[in-house]
Amino acid sequence: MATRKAKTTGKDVRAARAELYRAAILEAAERVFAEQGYEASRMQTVAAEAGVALGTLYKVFAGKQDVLDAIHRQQGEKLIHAATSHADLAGGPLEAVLSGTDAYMRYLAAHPNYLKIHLAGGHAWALGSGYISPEQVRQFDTGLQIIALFLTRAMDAGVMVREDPLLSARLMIAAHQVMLADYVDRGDGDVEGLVARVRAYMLRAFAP
Amino acid sequence: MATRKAKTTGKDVRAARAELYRAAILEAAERVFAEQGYEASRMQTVAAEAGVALGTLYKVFAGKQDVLDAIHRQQGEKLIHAATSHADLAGGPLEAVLSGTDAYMRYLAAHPNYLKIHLAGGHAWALGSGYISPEQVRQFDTGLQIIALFLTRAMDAGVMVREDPLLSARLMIAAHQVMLADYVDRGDGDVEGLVARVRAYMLRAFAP
Amino acid sequence: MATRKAKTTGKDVRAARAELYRAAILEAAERVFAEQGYEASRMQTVAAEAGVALGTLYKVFAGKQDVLDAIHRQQGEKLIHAATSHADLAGGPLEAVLSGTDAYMRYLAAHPNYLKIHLAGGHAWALGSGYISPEQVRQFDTGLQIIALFLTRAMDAGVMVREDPLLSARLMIAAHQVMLADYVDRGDGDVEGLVARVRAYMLRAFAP
Amino acid sequence: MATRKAKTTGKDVRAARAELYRAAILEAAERVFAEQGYEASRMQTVAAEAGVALGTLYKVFAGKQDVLDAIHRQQGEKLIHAATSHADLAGGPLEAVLSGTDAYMRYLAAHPNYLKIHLAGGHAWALGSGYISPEQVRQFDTGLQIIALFLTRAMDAGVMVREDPLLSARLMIAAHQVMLADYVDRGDGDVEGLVARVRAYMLRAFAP
DNA sequence: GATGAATGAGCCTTCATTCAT
DNA sequence: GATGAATGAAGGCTCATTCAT
Repeated sequence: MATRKAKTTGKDVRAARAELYRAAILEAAERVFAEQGYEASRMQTVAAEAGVALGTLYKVFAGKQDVLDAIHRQQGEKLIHAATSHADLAGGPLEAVLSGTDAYMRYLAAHPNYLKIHLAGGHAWALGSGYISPEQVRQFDTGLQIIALFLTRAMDAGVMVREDPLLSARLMIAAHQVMLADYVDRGDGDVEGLVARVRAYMLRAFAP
Repeated sequence: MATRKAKTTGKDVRAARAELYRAAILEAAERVFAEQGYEASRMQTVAAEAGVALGTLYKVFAGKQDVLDAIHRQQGEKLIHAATSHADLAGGPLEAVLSGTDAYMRYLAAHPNYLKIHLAGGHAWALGSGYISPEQVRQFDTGLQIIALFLTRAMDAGVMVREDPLLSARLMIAAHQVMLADYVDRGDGDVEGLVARVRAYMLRAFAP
Repeated sequence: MATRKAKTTGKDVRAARAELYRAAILEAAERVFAEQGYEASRMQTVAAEAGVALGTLYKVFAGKQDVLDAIHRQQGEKLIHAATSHADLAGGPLEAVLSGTDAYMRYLAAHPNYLKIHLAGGHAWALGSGYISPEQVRQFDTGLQIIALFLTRAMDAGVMVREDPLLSARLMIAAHQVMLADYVDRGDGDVEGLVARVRAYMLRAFAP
Repeated sequence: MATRKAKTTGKDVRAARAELYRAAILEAAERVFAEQGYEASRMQTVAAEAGVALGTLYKVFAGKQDVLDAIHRQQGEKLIHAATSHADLAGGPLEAVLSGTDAYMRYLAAHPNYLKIHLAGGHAWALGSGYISPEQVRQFDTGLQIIALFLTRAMDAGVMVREDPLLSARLMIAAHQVMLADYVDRGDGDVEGLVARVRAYMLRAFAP
């Protein structure tokens, strides 16, 4: 046991601590960006909130933009993973979309800070071109393509209204965001109610 | 008499000139903010594009934020006016909503610069609290209330799905924005196609 | 008369003032860089010494490096002009070199601050490669080439020791700098003594 | 006894190790400063190149400036030693100067990194006051005084042009540096050619 | 004693705002 | 009343130095 413990070498410790900082900084940045907006946020504030010095922050991230990109990269991946891994494929293409959406909503509801950033940068998917970072564009695009793929299957199966899949994906996400914002506003934490409302809306709007 | 008349004339001229400046600056600011984003835009650029000196700009507006607020105030009012004045009340509460929306879409399609700003600041209506100016919040809120009023009538008449009118209003606007962004992306200027798609979607989503 | 005076339009005034600032900043920068060294100097200090705000400095110059480059460009040109325009060609190729050098020495003796910078960056001509700006390299190189040209003529005329003209030019400049530094150290302002010493040395070292 | 012996050994080992570090750091610093320039060099780089940790570097040296000072101190002493120990006093005062210079040139030619630093800080001897460290000034001054001593002897013996010995010393060093830089530029490693050129120049310039 | 991760003071640069002309 | 040159506060980032492990 002692031997196994000793195997945690200096390199491992270093890497582990670096990862710890990374996580702390991302968490703090998410909070600060969500509260004050990206532009208005100061790196000094992010560092202070993360409980590290400015130099430490810059040892882990290349710059301010890099921090935002990292948030989008990390959370975007988690979001996509949450949605795709929970999509109930056995229940048919429509249920796959709906259950995937359930997971997607639950993930964002559980991450209110990222939700704010997600919404703040939300015009990315709404308006093709914008003044956001390439990383954000890439992240939203990936998510859109995946949703469009699921929608295409459902449309091909005749269980959803045939439309441009990308447009439908955008319409869906827009609705989700409104629902999520409404959920935040209510402040009752009723995730199940949220999921139910979203399901009802989606069935009406996309699968009549 | 001559003196009084001259005074009045002077005042009129002054007021007229101020209004001229105001219009030129707002038009320029709308363009610049749309192209570069609010934060990235410089007051110098706005003044230059408006063809006025920086000092003149600051004589008409209190600051950068005030210019953005003025855009939202002015266009927001126009937008609301366009929608409400074109709402076909005679056709019943549902048609009132639909025709009002038609006008709303047509107005934004005709003002691409404001459309971009509208979309950029679009999270305002999606997320109650944010790091946008109070004026923007107020403006979006006013629009929302009016839409909600029309929706309430339609719901009461049984021609629309009964839901929280404010939530429905937000869902509608979100869908509109996606449709508008898609319209911009297509670049074919097919406003009638846009209006048709929006109508079809609204009927599905809100009046099944 | 009034008309002629009126011809000094706003543009002229603007340009004149900009030139005034430019000169004041360059003079101040020369002083500060000479006293503290380029790296140790702060832009804030340069601006303060020039009696202008930081923003004004940056309206005239693109950055810190640009200020140094401008000094080298401006003074380098003046230096070359002083030397070449005073070179007595009628007196033969040797006298051309000597009289050109006289003017060169007198110019630098009259500009002690630039002299310091000139000496500080003096390794540029001594050592081909360095960590100085391309502009400095270009400036020193131009000066070297011109001197080498004069030396070649004198060597071809048999009045100077035949050697690699560029090496001889470097040896000459090095001697000049030492003499100039010595002149500065003496602090007696005896330029004629300086010129005489330089002439004597040059005749010994290059035209025995 | 054993204890005392152990203590002494411990001290010796400690001192030896410290000297080992010192040498490694100076060697690395010399290389890094030569390649990137003093200001642009980072202590991290110096430590890494020396193969020691940053903390070790700071245990041996007080700071960045101290490292540069140590280089000048160490190499300056070696340089002076090389020149004085090789000065052929038996051959007369002129030959003493010339042979001392030979050794001086050969030492620098053999230490290209220090040569670069030597040239970079070369304005120290050219200009009495500067923004270099007191240690550098002191080192160059010591060298100058020694050369001046040799020159005085030669002048007194009537084999060199009578002039201010310090000025002549500076002129000599300046010529040496140019010749050394030229030698570096040629890159042919022909030290004997360098020595010959320097001798010829010195005889012309100082002992006609 | 050695390490190198952590620190934070300080610098260059931008741009909203003011005010003398 | 209009102008736009001038201002200077504020922010992102670097790197010499320290100190807990």
